[in-house]
Parts: sequence; C-alpha cells; structure tokens
Amino acid sequence: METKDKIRNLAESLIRTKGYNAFSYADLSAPLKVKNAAIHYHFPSKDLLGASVVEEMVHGFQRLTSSWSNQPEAEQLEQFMDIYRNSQQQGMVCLMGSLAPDFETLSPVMQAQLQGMSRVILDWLTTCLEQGRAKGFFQFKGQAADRALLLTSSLISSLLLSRVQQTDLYSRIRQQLLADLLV
Amino acid sequence: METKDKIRNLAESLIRTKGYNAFSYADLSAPLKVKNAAIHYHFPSKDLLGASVVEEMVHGFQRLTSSWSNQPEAEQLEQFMDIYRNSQQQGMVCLMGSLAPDFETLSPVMQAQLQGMSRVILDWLTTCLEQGRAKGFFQFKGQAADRALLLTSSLISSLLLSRVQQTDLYSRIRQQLLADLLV
DNA sequence: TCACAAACTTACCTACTAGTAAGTAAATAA
DNA sequence: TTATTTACTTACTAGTAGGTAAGTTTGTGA
Repeated sequence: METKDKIRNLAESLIRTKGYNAFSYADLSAPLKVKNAAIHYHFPSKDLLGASVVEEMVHGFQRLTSSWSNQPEAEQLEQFMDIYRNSQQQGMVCLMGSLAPDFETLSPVMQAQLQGMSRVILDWLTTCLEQGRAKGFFQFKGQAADRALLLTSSLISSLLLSRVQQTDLYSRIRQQLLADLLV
Repeated sequence: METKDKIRNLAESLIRTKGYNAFSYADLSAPLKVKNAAIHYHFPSKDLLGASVVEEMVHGFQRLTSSWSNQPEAEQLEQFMDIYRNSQQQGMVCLMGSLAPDFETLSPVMQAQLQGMSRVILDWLTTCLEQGRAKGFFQFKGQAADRALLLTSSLISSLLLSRVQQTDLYSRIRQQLLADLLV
C-alpha cells in the first residue's frame, strides 16, 4: 500500500502547484519510477485519484482538528492558520484555492467532495470562533459563520496572491485577521 | 477587428469558467464558427491569447476606475465590489482567482502581466482606502495597503467559495467588509 | 507444491492538443 | 489594372492525454 499513498501524495502536491487540469499521469509515473498503468491499477481514473486526494485531505483535517480539541480556541485558530503558513512556505496554494476555479471541469463526485470539504472547514471554524468568543478569546461583530467565511476567504487568497506577487502576503493578512479578532 | 475581439472575449469567459488549462482552441472555434487556424492567425499562440486577455482586463479596470475618479471613495469602493457581484451572478470567478492557481504553468509573459494586474488593483484600492479614510468615509486600523490586501483577498475567494457551495457567499462577505469599514 | 491474488509492466489505442504550411477570396493601394 | 494585404480555410502534423488488455513477477495461504 506504499505506492498508492505515494501516488496520492504526489497528486496532491501537483494539484496544489500546477493545478488539476495541468498535471498528467506522466508527472506521477516518472518521479515514482512506475509506469502509468500502475497508477491506473491503484486509481482507475483521474477522477477517482482526484476524489481520493480530496477525501484524504478532509480526513487529515478532521484528525488535526480533533487533536487540538482540548486547546484554547485562540491556539486552535493559530494552528489552523499555520496550515496556510506551511503551504505558503512550500509555494503551494490550498486544495480549495486550486480546485475551486476548475470546479466546472471536475466530475460530479469530486464536486460533491469539494463541497463537503468547504462545509467541514467552515463548520469547524464557525464553532471555533463561536466558542472562542463565548470564552472571551475573540471579539467580533455579527455571526460566527459569517466571520468564519471571511477568515477562510482571506486565507485562501493569501496563498494565491503570495504566489502571484512572489512575496509573503500571507503573513500580512494573518496579522490583520488576528488583530481584528483578538481582544 | 471584430473576430479578434470575439476570440479574446470568449477566451476570457472560458478562463473564468473552466480555467486556462482546461479550455482548448475547439472551445473557441466552434461557437465562433471559425476554424482553429483563424485563432492562430489573430493570436499565434495560446500564451499570447492569454496575455492579451490579461492586458485587456487591466486596461478595462483602468478605464473603469478613471471614470469613477470624481466620485466619493465610499461609492468608488461599492462600484469596485459590484464588479465581483456581477461575476458572481454570471457564475464566474475573477481572472486573478482563475489564473493564480495555474501561475506556475503560465508563460513568463503571462506571469509578469498577472503580477502587474495584481499591483494595479492593489494600488488603486490602497489609494481609495487611504483617501477615503482621510475624508472620513472609512474607518480602519493599520496601513491602507494591508487593508486593500485583505479586502481583495476576501473578494477573490468569495467567488471561489460561491462557486463551490453554489450559493451567494459573495454577498455575506461584502456585507461584513463594508460593516467593518464604513463609519 | 500448487493456486491464487496483489502489484505491477509491456504494448498499445483513440481522442484531442496546440500549432503550421499552403491555398483562397475579398478588400485595398499603387 | 495589377500587386499586395487582410482575414481567413483546408488539410495536415507531432506530441500528449487518459485509458486498457494481456502478460509477468512476487508473495501468500491451503
């Protein structure tokens, strides 16, 4: 089951650097030193490979957030933001930022999974903000769900704009988001 | 010069719905009822077509913002946001949101132009916010350039997430951005 | 030891990609 | 009138895309 994971991980990395429609089976098979039929053996179609990437990302997110659940919300939020920092440092955008523009070209299965991913992230962040506000960590006007939406949006695009401008715009955005939020 | 504009406009629309790497010459030639060689006549390569799309978008933006220059900054900002509203209503993402994830796969010329586009937009918005704050329309902490970055980021992703979630998340984001900003 | 399944490779296919060379019809300029 | 340019079409190409059928090797369980 080693190769299967390697394929999925490389596919994720390619999606987040070149985009879903720009990577090919050759981009997977060459570095992994297997033939493209080997990829089809593990993932019968590109759709299913992409779906597996998204699925794994959601599971990874759920594992991560679960592991933080005992920490204060202010720290949980910082850890959440650190995910994007790591991406930025690796020159990657997030999976959502990469796949959302290509949404119309994705299979119904991938579309549904991407939709699910956005729900999972927004729901988690909404709860984090809501509880964090209740405990006095955060301060903001309006509904937590709206704030979660605003935060996520800013973080997604911080990676996109960092890539285009070739500078760490992420940090400038993070700083402001925290300044607006922390008491 | 009719056909050339039709090609560029359709290309823009395709980039913003399917993505740069997902549209082909057939997607242009079929609806326009010309052969793909006709497209190569006007735009020798896909790179140059893409570059032309970005260039035209920048010019359009500059024309628009120039035409607003006598209006109060609060109104200018709303007009700026309306651009994104129109996109959302047409089911499109903005050019930046579409091209930024594919940045690594673009030609150096397109990369430079996209970078230029981000500068033009951020510079305009920075000035708008700065002057609007000086005149008492807006209220915000920190540097105008940072606020401009935060605003633009939120708007770009509002279109991405609206597409994925198939709802008008743009409006929820706009409302918060304005609530945070307006006195 | 034999059967079988897992994890591949070999060899191939069709469809489509951007791109090109050469030709043509119509308008324009000398 | 003739030459040239503009705006294409026709007909093609080389390369690459995702995908598949059939065979091979390697380990495993009965």
